[in-house]
Amino acid sequence: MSSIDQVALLAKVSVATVSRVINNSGNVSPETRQRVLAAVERLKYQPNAMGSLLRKEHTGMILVMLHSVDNPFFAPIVQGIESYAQTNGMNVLISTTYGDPSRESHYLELVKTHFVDGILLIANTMTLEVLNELSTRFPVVQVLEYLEDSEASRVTIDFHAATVELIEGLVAKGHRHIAFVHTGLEHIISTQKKRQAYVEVLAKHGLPPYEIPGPHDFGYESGAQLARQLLETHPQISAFFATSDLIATGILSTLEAMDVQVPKDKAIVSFDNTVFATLSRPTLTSVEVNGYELGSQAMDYLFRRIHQKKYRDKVCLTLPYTIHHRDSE
Amino acid sequence: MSSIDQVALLAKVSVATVSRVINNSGNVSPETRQRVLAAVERLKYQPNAMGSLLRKEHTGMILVMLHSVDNPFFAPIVQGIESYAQTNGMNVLISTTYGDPSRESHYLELVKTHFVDGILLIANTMTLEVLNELSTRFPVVQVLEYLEDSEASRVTIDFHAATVELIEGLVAKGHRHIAFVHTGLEHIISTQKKRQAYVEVLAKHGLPPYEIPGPHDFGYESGAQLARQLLETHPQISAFFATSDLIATGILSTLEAMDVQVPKDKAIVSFDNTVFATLSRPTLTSVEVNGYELGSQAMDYLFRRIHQKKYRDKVCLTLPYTIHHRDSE
DNA sequence: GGGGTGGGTGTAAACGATTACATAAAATAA
DNA sequence: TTATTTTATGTAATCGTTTACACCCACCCC
Repeated sequence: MSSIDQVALLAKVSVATVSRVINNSGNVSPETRQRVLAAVERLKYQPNAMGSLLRKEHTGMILVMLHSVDNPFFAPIVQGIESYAQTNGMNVLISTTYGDPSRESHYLELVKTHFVDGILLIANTMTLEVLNELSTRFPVVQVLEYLEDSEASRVTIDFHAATVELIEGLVAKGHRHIAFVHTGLEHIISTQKKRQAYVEVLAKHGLPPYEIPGPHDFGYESGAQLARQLLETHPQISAFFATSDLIATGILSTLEAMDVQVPKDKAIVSFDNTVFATLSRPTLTSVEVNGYELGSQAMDYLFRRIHQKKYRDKVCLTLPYTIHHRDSE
Repeated sequence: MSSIDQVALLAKVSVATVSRVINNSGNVSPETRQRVLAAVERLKYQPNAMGSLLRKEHTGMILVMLHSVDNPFFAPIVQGIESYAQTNGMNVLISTTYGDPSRESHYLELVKTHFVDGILLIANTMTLEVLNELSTRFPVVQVLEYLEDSEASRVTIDFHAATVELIEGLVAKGHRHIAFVHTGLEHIISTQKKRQAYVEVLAKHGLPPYEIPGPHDFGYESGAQLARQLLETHPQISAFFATSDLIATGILSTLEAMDVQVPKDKAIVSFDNTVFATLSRPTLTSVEVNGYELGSQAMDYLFRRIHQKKYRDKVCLTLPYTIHHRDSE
């Protein structure tokens, strides 16, 4: 690996001049510039990032913590982040946590040691203490999921309002027995908000809630299994409210296997509006969050937080959502 | 941000001693260690990564270049990579390229400047020159997709053999008019290999090929659209060979809309064996690659390439695949 | 001719760690 | 007691850059 000194030597100039050529900073005569560039080419010189970053305040890297790379739901968020980053000269790196706190805190080291300038948390699972400690000292923004009483900033949607709208819709269509089907990830705020809204709306109309604890996964299987259990014990259920459309797809498969017609016999509504909502038959009514907007807004705040020291106050942004009514209700 | 000098000052020791405590290297008396740790705690000292990495040969980071984070197909590969990395003390960072060469070369800078130690390319689109230049100078491994005549190492599967097996299966079932439906991403090696095998098998049996150029996307829509076009012009087609199961899902939706029964009237076989293959109705016959194994094997080679200078020869690994026969044929 | 101005370049001090080497003190051996 | 090893610590060089500062020289303007 050739270093800047070797280039300087070969071009018969000082390292300062080489640096000026590389970074297009300061004044360099055309002839000298040529000599330097020739030497760079000769030696295939590439500046070492650690050397230069040591002198700078920022690395220009930001880290996105993601559950995994197989969830279509997160893709638009990541795109929003990357698009903002690109136009502002930052680089986005992604790490996957699979909901494992130890993996999370492992990657947090990257911001603590200033390897990256900031972190965007998508569906993090760390404790309140860890998060608060982190967010007071480093640029951090929570995206979508968040810890309610945390000091950390966040960009999210109003899960409560969206759920109220969904359930009220079902009630208006005459449903009196509506079940709540979720992933078993009790602690995440979206599930809590959805459950709370669900319970409130039912209570308001004097209707009974139906819910059984589910396995801890993201999806299809648990939806199928929970639907089966619910219908065995409570055949009067006429509508399902699923916390994700992958779960809804699972419910659909159970209903199909039981020869139950959707939406004639049972209705289904869900969240996320991923490709599964339009791919399934019937298509699913689902709540869409504008992931792209969510991502770029989060990035916008993070960017300001990184570059303006005064910009330290907690920010809570709530973006609008859209309900797509389709054939499942 | 407190630095090591401030800790040294507060603990009344030299920076060398602080460093020894932090890294558990060399001998430090228990009392001194305590004083240093107390100072570290007081100042909330975190070593700056750039400072220490400047002295080291490696950063312990490797970069995975991915198309996007919404493809379930890549998830096992990433998991295999991460699992290997974790047990070997490395960190995995992911970047998305969306097939954009400029984004690719942008992220390549990270290995050139020694910000990361090596790169795993999943479905890269760079030119042969760029890749060769890169791979001779830096640790790079191609995963799954690759450039045929490149100097760069790769870990992949035998697309040709898998396709032969699929098509021969269809022929054995009596199909005489089999269409080839792909994404329009002509240049990628898997598409080429699949087409070549498809053409060979048909030729061997004296059967006609059916193929029309498709739109450049990954999926569902193009599958649906191409199936419609193919059947309009060639109603005799009785089986579809799709290069991905997302495409196959699109084909299915068209057949459903046309009231064509699968597999009674038409058969479908595909690649990837993602969640879409089991979610769709009917379920899809699909080729499974062992992504986890693919990822960890690739990482294993990359790791050795990084840490043993002699380990420079090109390696081409071909891992086995599995065909899951399901209800679509 | 003297005093600016500014372009082109070099010197050397950072940045924040690690570590080879030196040294002093303590423990051990003779 | 003295010689020898071991332990604990400090000094300073080093990693590869960037950049403040100093310098020289050419040019221009009175």
